[in-house]
Formats: sequence, structure tokens, C-alpha cells
Amino acid sequence: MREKRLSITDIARQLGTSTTTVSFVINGKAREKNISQLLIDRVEQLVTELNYHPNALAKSFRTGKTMTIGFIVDEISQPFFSGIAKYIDEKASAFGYNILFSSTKNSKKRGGEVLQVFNERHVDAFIIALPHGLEKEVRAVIASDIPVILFDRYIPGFESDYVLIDNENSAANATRHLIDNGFGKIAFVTIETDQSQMLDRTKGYEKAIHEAGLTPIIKKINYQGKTESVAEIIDFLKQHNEIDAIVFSCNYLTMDGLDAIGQLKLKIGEDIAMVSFDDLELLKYFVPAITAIAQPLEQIADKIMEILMYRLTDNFNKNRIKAVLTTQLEIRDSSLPKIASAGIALKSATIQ
Amino acid sequence: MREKRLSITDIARQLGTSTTTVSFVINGKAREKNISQLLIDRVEQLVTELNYHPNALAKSFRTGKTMTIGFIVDEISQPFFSGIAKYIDEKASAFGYNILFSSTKNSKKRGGEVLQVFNERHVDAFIIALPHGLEKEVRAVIASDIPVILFDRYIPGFESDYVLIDNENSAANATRHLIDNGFGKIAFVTIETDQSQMLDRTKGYEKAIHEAGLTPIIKKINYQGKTESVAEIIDFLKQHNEIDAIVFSCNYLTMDGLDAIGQLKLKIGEDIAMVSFDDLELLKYFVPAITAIAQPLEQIADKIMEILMYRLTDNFNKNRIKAVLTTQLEIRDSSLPKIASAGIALKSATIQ
DNA sequence: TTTATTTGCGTAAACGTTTAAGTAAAAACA
DNA sequence: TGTTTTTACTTAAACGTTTACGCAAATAAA
Repeated sequence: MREKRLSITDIARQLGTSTTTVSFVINGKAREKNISQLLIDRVEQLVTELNYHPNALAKSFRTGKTMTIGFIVDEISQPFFSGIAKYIDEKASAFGYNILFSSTKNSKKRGGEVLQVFNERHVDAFIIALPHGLEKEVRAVIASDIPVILFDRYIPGFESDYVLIDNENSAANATRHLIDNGFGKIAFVTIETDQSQMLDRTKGYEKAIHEAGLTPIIKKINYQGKTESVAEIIDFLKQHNEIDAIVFSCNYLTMDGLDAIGQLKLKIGEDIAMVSFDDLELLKYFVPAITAIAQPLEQIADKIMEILMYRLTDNFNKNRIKAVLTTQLEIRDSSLPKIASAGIALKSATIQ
Repeated sequence: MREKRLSITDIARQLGTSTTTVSFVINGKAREKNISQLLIDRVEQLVTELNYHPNALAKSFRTGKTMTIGFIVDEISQPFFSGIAKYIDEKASAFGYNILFSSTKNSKKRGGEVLQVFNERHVDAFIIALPHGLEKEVRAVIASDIPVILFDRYIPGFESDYVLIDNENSAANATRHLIDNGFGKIAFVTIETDQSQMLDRTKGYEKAIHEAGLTPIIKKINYQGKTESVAEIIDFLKQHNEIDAIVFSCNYLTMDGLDAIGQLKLKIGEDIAMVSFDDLELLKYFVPAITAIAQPLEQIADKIMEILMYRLTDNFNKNRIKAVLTTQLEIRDSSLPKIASAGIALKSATIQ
């Protein structure tokens, strides 16, 4: 069945030349290696005629380059990550690279395994949303001169290339937007974590709140799972019926928050204003449409690939690059100026 | 910098044994090859002591196996595909396989390139949502004894392993659900295509409609892009103001439909009932929550991997497998029993 | 005791590339 | 003219595995 694949030796033999010559022609080094135009033409003709394609495995083995990029994130199905994956694939393909991906499930153990496996497979570079506790392993990768670009979050003091967004200002802007629209009891729902992006978002919220002389109302969820999270948000909203606006600090909290708000039968835009950090594709079709902080997915991917290609071609040990991109506040109806009747309090009676 | 990696020869030399022995021990063939327990222990000890890991590249080159699976879909960022990707990655990792993915953008050309590249990289198997026009290329892959599992859609007459859902019955059930709830002018929005899953869904809708003695109202969109699609749906709804319920035949049409309905200021559940083919994570948080046909992502991935492992271990040329899974109609508030005032018609005056 | 079999290993070739080093002929230079 | 340089190629080693084959010693069978 599986017919013997054509090798460079076959080509060379049929042409009565050496594999060296064929190799040079195929890899575009013919001119610099002084191969005559006649021979170049003959090789190229036979190659296309026989539809010969070099064995990538042998090539990788010999050169150590796999033309593969390892893409490691918490969970590929999260819209933010699959969105980044889409663009990374597009750009990388254009350069002849392919993407090997795997999810860490936010586990140090699983993350370590993936890193190890990808390393053994000799991926040429890594793109990682770094889970906590994996600093040592990643440092080892970087030390072995394999380019690593981190994104979404950073580890303070961790030397690497980064592509991030301006979390603090993004959160602050969103909060100010709510303040400007007349809201005064603005809550911020985040998770109990030391992930930088979350801390920075909280910081941004606090900054805007303090600037305006308001009181912060922060809920930090110790994330165990969706059900518990929703329950915690419901409790939080019940206990703080002064709240008239709420900011959810990431895509999955937005979902849990929508669940909670739904269960409490609160009306977004009437009983409570809302902003989501991360723009999920459907948010704009809600009635009212939900205001969101949109991360520039394509720009992030672009920047990642730009740095990657730089590292892959030039030398490694240059100064580390830290790119910080801005977000776009997509203002929609869930954060329209406060109307007189707004506030959960008025509904409180019905919230049993 | 990049220190010379340990090779099997180093291990053998340090032990005063041969690479053959080390190789056998490492690959668990020691017993069948009659290596003494003493030597096995010594090899294993040194391997862990030196933290030696075989060079996967050399191994792949020698054996022709890459422990890699090619995952090819229209667009990885589509929730359906990234959801499948998540589970495929989970299961495949457990078997020591990794996933190389790329998107075809629904283009025959791009699809052919990806297929070609992945083939040259010697992926051990393919999982493909087959775009049209690529039959010949895929047939060649199958003929070369590389396992290929197709999913999401099938090509009539195309011999391969498939994992599909029961599109016809799923659409029929959803339509019947609307009929049972009192709707009589049910529209079906799909795309102009010859993709099997779309045709089957349409067939299911028609079947249920005819069974009930109703008149089908079908809109086939020649999909050029989001903007055009939304505009076509708006036109369609304006022209058919008798419609009291609508079924969108896939996830992106659901999005476009929500956009159109929003622009027309129609109220879902009041002016028009709605069902989505494909359950997007946020649909259940809409107010009213939107009824959806949910594909069993994990089951699909499970089945794909089951067949794949079977093909990868046993022989290839067994009878082709065609697995058809059932969907779950998630009944929510957007398709509640018809209320007296329902129907776009009543709103028509306002739809300029 | 002789012969056959099993046990326990080692030797060396092969997978398909790339590339350092070498060589003969042609061209340029002195 | 003889010498050097350039042109146009070839030879062969190397990358790190796996595995067919071989062989000696130990054991079993006759």
C-alpha cells in the first residue's frame, strides 16, 4: 500500500548528480553555492515533475528546527484564547510555521507536562499564557535559547518577552464611564488570585473609584467552579443591595454574573448597569446590549508573531521586549446614563 | 549556551552496554528481548538520574511515527470547533498524542495547503471538518493508509470514518417543538450550500412542517459575509411578516439572526419565537433565554478518538465506521407556547 | 555426553537530510 | 607561461534512534 516515498537520493540519481546539489537547489542556496543555471533548471523540473517533497521529519532531525510553535493556554475553548489562536495560526502559517497547542487547565502539573512534551518535540518557540508556579520550568526553556513569548499576564520580576494589554487603565476607563453616567455604587467582581492581569484590573477599578471619592465594593471569588461562583455572586448582590452598577473582570465571570443576575430577575440597564471585561461575541446582541472592554485580539497576535520572528531570526539575548496594547471600551446600552429608578434596592423586596 | 543534549549513546557508554539494550529498556521491550533484571535496573536508574529523555525528532524520523494528530477545521475560533478541540486535546494527550491544528477558512485552496503541509510533517492521523472540493486530496491520504476521521459533515459517496450528529431529526424535533407550542408560520434560515449537515437540517425542518400540514418558509443565504447576511435576514423578515417563529440553522446564522432581530426591534418570545441550531454558551443568559439544539461536544470528541485509536492500533482497511450521535434540545423561554399577541405582523407598522 | 534450545547481550545498518571539506576544470592574473 | 582564484560540482560524515541479525554462554533435551 504505502508506496515508498521519493527521497532526495532518487532525484539525484535520476539526474546523475549528487544529493548535495539537489539539496542546495531545493533550499534556494543554488546561486550562492555556484550551481549552474542549467543544472538548477533540470533539478527544479524533475522535482515538480515527480512532485517531490522533502521529508520534513528528516529535515527537522538533521537541522533541529521543526517549524513548529507551541501554544499553551489555560483552555483553548475559551473565546479569548481560541480567538488569539485563530490569528496566530494565520500569521504563523504565512511564515511556514504550524501550531501545536495544549491546555493547562490552569494546573501547574499539567502545565509542566505540556512544557516538557513540547520541549522534547523541539518546538522552535513557545507562546504561553503562563499559569502560576511554572516560572522555574519556563526559565529553563528560555535559558536554553528557545524563544518564549508570554501573553495575557505577567509574572513580576520574570524576565521574558511579553505582550499584554493595559489592564489597569482599561478597568479604570470602564469604571469612569460608569461614574460619568451617574452611577455611584459600582461593584467589581474578580477572582481571588495572584495573576497579574486580575490584580491590575482591580487596581484600575480602585483608582477610578478613589479619584471620584466613592467607596469600592469588591467581591473576590475563590474560584472552585461555575456553580459555586454563581452562588457567591448571588449572595454578594443580595448583601449589597445598594449596588447600581457592576463590572465583571473577565469573560467567565461575565457569564457567571449574567447567570446570577438572571436568577435574581434583575433587569440589566434598569435595576443594574453592567460592564464586562472581555467582549464576548454575543454580548452586543443582548437586550440591552452589554458594554464591554474589548481586547484587540488580532493586534495581540500580530505583536506576538512580530516578536517571535525577531527572536527566531536575530539573536536571542537581546533586551526583553514588553509590549502593552490598549483596549477598546465598547459602549452599549447596559451602561446608559443612570435613570432615576435604578438600583437593586428597589427590587430588594422581591429578592426574597 | 545550548548544552549538548544527552543521547542514548551516552547512556550506553556510561553503563558499558549497547544502545540496543538501552533502547529496549526505555521502550519497555526489555522483558520480551530477554534483558536481565539487573541490567534493566541499572539502565532505568541512570536514565532517571541523568534525567535523560529520548530525542523525539530522531525517534520520529526513524519510526515514521510523530505522535501528532492533524486537526483541520473551518475556523478554530468558532465555538463549536474550539469546543471539540478542547476535548480532543484532553483525550489525545492521555494517549501521548499532540494536536497540530489549522483553519481552512472554508477555502479549498487553503485546505489543500494545510493537508499537504500536515502530510509532509507525517502526522499520524487526521481529524477533519471537510471543506468542499477537497475529496480527491483526502482520498489520497486515506489511500496511503493514514487514518482520517471526518466530522460535522459528510460527503455523499465518500468512503471514510465519520462522526456526525443526527441533523435531520434534530431539526425536525426542534420544529415539532415549535409546532407543539402553537406556532404555525415557522421560518428556517440556512445557507446556500451543498454541505451535508445543512441540507439534512433543512430536510428535517421540511419533514416536520409537512407532517403538520404547514407551509415551509425557507431562506437560503448565499453567504458572503456578516453584513450581507444580516441585511438579507432583515429583508426576509420584512417580506414575511406572517412569521411567528424562526429557526437558525447554525451558530453564525444565530448571531446574524440576533443582530437582525435586534435591528428590527422585534422582541424574542413575544413578537417571534426562536430556536438556534448549536448552543452558544451565552444563549441561556439572554432574556428570554434562547432555545437551542446542543451538540454533544465531548461525546463527539470521545467517539472521534475512539475510532482513531482503533485505526491507529488495529489494521486500516476494516469496514468504515459511521457514528451518528443525538443532540439535546435545550428548551428555554424563547420558544414558550405562543401567546395570543404573537407575530411580527402586529409590529409591521413600526418596521417602517 | 552430545545436540538443541534459550537466554542475554552486542554489531552495525538504516532512516533522509544537510553541510564541511575536497577536487577538477575554467578563468583570471602575473 | 605558470600561478592563483573562481566556478561547479562531489564525497562522505553526521544527526539519534530502532532493529535485523549474529553470537557466545547457559540451560534443556536426547
